[in-house]
Amino acid sequence: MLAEERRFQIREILTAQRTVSASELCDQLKVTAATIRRDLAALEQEGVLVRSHGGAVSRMSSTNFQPTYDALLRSENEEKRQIARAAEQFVLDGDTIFLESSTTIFELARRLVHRHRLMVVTNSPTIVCELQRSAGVTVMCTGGDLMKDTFCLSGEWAQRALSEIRLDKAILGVSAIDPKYGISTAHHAEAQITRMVSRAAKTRIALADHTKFGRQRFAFVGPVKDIDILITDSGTDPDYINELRDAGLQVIVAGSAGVKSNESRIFTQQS
Amino acid sequence: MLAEERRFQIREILTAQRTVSASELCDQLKVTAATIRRDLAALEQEGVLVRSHGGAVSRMSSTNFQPTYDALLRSENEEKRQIARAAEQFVLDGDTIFLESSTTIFELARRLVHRHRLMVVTNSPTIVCELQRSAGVTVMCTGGDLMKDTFCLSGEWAQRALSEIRLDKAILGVSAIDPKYGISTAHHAEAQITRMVSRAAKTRIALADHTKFGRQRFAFVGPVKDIDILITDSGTDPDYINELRDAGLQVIVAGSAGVKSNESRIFTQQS
DNA sequence: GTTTAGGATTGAATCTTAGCGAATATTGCG
DNA sequence: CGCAATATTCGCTAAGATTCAATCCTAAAC
Repeated sequence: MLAEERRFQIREILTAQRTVSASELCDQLKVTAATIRRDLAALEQEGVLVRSHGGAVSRMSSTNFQPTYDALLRSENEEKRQIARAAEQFVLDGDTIFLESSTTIFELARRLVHRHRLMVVTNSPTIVCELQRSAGVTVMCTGGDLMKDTFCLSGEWAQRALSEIRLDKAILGVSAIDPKYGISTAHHAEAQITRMVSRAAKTRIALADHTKFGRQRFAFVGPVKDIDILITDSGTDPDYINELRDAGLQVIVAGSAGVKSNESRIFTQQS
Repeated sequence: MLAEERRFQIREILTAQRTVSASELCDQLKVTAATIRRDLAALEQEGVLVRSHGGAVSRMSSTNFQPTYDALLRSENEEKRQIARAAEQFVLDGDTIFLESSTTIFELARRLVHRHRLMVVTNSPTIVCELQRSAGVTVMCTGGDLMKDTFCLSGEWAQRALSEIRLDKAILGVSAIDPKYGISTAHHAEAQITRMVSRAAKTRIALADHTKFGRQRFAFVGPVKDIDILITDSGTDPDYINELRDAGLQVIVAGSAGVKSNESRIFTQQS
């Protein structure tokens, strides 16, 4: 049997039963453990499976782990969690909000699961799945073309949907922010969506950890002044923060206890 | 059992009941307390849970959780898998297909992950997430309002999207089929979507396990003649099958080996 | 058409490591 | 103080990594 054929079979088996033991595969494919291990290593390289002592687990099935295993792993990040926590206080019951596709915002979405009377519009399938289990949150999805690298929906259908709604708050995930150049992102399609969301919202809240500052990326989205509130972590250079405050933005530094809870409480009362 | 598998089970239990005692886990997973503790330590490291004396508490939110999608997937697995396998053979490279939201079709979607040159349109966020990782499958999502009980998108946005596309094949998940009454489903909104998908497709393929036969539900979708190919499992009453064949449908019984592979091969060559 | 060198793939042999359980010391909690 | 859960250590087993020789396929040279 050809190696490719064998690996295909392993995939098949994994799709059907989610996990296999190495010995089981030896048995079934009539090759030695060494070969199986080589195959598993190759398939792990391709991202098809995750190896574990004695066998492997499929990565391609979400029945495998919780809905978003990868997202869980990525959310290890303490900064993201703090930013999400700070952002949560801006979301009030009864609001209609938009959640962009980003890992930090996904973290926020998880925190919103037990809210009541909340309307969430999003272009992130991952967020839709996460909020699927929430009884109190009404969810709408923009639809559109799935971008494989950023896991967001964009294009014709997404634009059409966004052109006909109004939002209380737009939560934006910023991937590059430079006080002078403005906000930018990797793709035109994404930039387009962000602009439309911003236009539809009364208040624009951007989430950006310290790694996003001073960067410029391919597609220009808009000047920093388009943002009303920016939430970041304490690792951000104070110069950036001051510059943004001078530009009129309300900047929240998540994690630096006093300021955060204080400012956000004021805001909560205003609304 | 693989270590990863065991840890997955712990996650499952935690999602279901929010807390577990270590001894409970020992009991259920048939391993010693030492192993359980190691697992809990690992999962705590990953941020999945918080340990406390005698057990652990989930970090995932607690209140108002709907049953997880996984739980649904677990029911009647084998039949669904066989149906999905039979259906897979009708999906050819280069096709543009629609996948409705249903657990059986989700099973099919999982099998399509490795395909190349396939265009999938769907109203199921779960399927979008599943195909997110697939390099060879282009995915589009209709968007719309998320229905919490059926995990599908429907409504204005979904309809608009569907009104302007053409499909090679529509894969439909049927929740009630009666040879005389026709196809029906639980909600008007879903029925509407199914009708629009049918209209847009050149070929309509319906997936229905034996439990769906002879049932009638709230919203009428259309007569059985609207379907071109019906795939079911071997548990279905032959009377139903004959009646449908008389009505002009091509009926595939998944699992009954000969018929299945034979018929589908013929079909594959035709296309 | 045959031959032979090169590369790839597999299997066998060896050594290394990871995971589990058992025993013992330690820590919390009542 | 006593009980039960936890941490720690150690040894055993089985799985994994590594290396090397054998085989097979390919392709170029004769």
